[in-house]
Amino acid sequence: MSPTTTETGLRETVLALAGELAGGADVRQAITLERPPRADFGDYSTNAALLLAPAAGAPPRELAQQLGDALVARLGEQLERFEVAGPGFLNLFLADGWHRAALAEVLAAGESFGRGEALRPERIIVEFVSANPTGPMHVGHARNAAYGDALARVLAFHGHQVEREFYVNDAGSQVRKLGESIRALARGEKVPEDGYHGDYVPGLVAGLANAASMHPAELGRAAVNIMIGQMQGSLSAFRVQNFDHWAFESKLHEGAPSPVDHALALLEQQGHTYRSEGALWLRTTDYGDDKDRVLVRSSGEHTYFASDIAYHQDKRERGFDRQIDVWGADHHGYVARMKAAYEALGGDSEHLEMLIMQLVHLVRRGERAQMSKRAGEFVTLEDLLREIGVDAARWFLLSRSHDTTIDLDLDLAREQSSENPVYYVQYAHARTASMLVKAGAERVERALQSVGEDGEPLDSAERTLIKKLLAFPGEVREAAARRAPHRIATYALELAQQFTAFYRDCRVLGADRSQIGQPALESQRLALCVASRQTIARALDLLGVDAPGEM
RNA sequence: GCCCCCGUAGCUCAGCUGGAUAGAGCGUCGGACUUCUAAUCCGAGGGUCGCAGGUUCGAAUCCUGCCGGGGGCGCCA
Repeated sequence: MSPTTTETGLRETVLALAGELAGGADVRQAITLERPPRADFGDYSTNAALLLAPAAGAPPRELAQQLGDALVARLGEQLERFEVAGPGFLNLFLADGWHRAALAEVLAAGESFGRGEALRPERIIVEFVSANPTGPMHVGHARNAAYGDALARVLAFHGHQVEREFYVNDAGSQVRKLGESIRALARGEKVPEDGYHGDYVPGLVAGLANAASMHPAELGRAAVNIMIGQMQGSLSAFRVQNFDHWAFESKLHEGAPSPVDHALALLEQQGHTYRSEGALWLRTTDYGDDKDRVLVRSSGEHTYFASDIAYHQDKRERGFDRQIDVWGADHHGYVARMKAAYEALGGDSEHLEMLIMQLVHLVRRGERAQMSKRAGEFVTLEDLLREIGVDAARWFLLSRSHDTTIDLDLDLAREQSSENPVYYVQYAHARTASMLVKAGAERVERALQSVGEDGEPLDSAERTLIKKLLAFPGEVREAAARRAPHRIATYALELAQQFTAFYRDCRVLGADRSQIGQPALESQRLALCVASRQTIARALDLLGVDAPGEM
């Protein structure tokens, strides 16, 4: 039996006792154990009796009373009292002893607090950013990068085996076009109408000695290599952890048979393709797509779709349990056909997730900044970092759900940066760190030794802070399960607020007013500082935001 | 026309696999600096959760239909 002094443990205990009352009714998933909105509803409350009533054939309030009695028997003195409320809620009031034991559990877990509670660990590949290598990354890529990176961190921390991958579109006509644009500039000619006009292009010319005499395709490839190097630098500056793999589209066309040939052969063997109007089509409508899609054009060239099918098949053959693709909003129309193709290849599209990032609107002087590569006027990732810094940029982009559009006012973000919530959280961390330094290793060690022992009554701010700490593993679980790292940002802010309330109400250093031989009040509070510092730092780390020791 | 996302406080957004009196940040107004770090803190004000039905003991949350905003619907990538 798991300890009852963690949030998960307490929930398991409630579920077990509720199960006995209900005689096996299956309502486990729906039963909640939550921190109620009002203090007079107790430390935790559960709706178990409400849900069990129909199956048990008893009034909910009566069941709640029975469940409460059972919890008293199980928890003993740690449960101060309980109340049956409203239609049948059971409100639990936990004793100081329970809170102390819970804090001891947090500290015993140490750096692992919140880690690895995945019920079924999976081997997951997360593909993200995958910006076209024909130009610098803009703010949309920044959001994609921040999200993919944080999601990978959260999934890994939750216990999954995660690999990160960047897919490089280096095979299309766009690369040749880039080459043509560079050569034109190198020769002092005008860049073609449909070429690349961005102000980064002259910079590429300067880096390619023989640009004027090279073939456009060759020149394009060389330019792509330069762009990849620049992207790596930008991503590193943005604190995106290194990619495990860089997958090149061009490789999918190499070899005999090439991966593309291989994937198309599989589809043809299964009878999912047909020829029409000189092209090879995939019958994606068999798997829910709106219309069938072309794999090989009448000109004999493969479509981008064909490459992407080969790419996903390749990832499947590499043995991942799950593929997650983080895509821009403009790719959402692509989801149905990719899933259809995946099923046609024999895959289970439940194991292929496309997460669509909604747009980021940058607002400057009250107007939206347009971002078009062709027009050459966009805000790059580099610009964003220069303007508001890594921490603020990551925080802003990560603190909102991936499927909501973001309006980001750059002027505001820059001018108000000192009042940005990210600094508030960092400041709370710096405070804890500072106090622990001031206390010194010896006193902190003594605090950790005595944690869990009886001591002074807990202040309400201490109790609230402890419960906030206990919520962390559940937040990690939810953030992982729902692919929602922004929950960690919300949590980090709330935790920082609770810590600040504790800091305000509870003197830590020199708080010792107890008798000789009694566990010291200071120790009790220092232990809480250690747990707070560690948890704030961990939450920030999952977001890729720095947790400074001083500010 | 079809598909997807969104609509919650003045602004930006959480909360959404149903729970009790709907939250945060910013902004506004009023307070607190001989600090365990004021990059802070305290208080106040601010809401028909787009609209209308439905399901339920209970709906911001689930279902249906509308309205509004955004995105996508190539033998482009």
